Amino acid sequence: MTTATRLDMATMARRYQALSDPTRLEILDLLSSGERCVCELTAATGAAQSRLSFHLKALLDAGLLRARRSGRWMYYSIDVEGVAGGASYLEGLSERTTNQAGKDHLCVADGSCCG
Amino acid sequence: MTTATRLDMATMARRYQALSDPTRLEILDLLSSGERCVCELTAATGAAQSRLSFHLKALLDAGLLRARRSGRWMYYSIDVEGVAGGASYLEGLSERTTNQAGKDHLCVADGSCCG
DNA sequence: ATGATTCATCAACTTTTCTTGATGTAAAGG
DNA sequence: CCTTTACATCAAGAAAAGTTGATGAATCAT
Repeated sequence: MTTATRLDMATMARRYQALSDPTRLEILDLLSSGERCVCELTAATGAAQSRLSFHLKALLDAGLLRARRSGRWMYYSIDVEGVAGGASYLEGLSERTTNQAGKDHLCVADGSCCG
Repeated sequence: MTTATRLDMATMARRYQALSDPTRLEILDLLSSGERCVCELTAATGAAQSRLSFHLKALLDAGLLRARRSGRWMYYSIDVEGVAGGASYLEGLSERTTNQAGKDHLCVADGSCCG
């Protein structure tokens, strides 16, 4: 029942930061049906190439994507472990919250909780 | 098997944006063991009050917290549905990715995929 | 070699987000 | 009333993130 450390939190915060953009979620959605090269993603999203590169790097650095080179093409695909890790952190949070419900610490009544 | 719409993505992006800060993840962790008033969170996190208020509002606006007033205290607690929603979006992404593995669309070989 | 294609990276700028300190407000106490 | 407590909000500055257009590097075709 150890709660997450601050290190975990910094790591996870960076991961959610990478997920905090509609274009990047669209990229992930496209890649959920398989590996794609950048030119395909450019066509599918309509985003400028340098913009797309920027977002791909954000996802890659956060551990949410994998990259592979073949000839002059770069193939990006989802790093399932990274995405699943983001899911399970939130699941854990949700479950711990649910499990403690009912045995709520009552901060209050007399306000003794506060300095 | 409908993939997420762009509207969903904007909504989810905002939710992950709210999760993209270590202080806010720390707040959620504290609240996972029960409702707390702001003064408790201030004490536990060591964050300045206005800073904490800022982060609480971010989490609240994203649908990740609930707020309740009692006298002069504000009690914040986790909105389990919001957190679970964030988890299941990523789970879905992870599962769709896993399920399509093996039947990969191959973009390539002749590069015909690209303009 | 030359040129074209695919993609990364950079510089400059815009926009968003975060922090800090001050002020405002509502509730409770004396 | 007047004060204190608990919190929200605001304004100003700092920092981070995103966009755009240009340039660079690697690969491939001719």
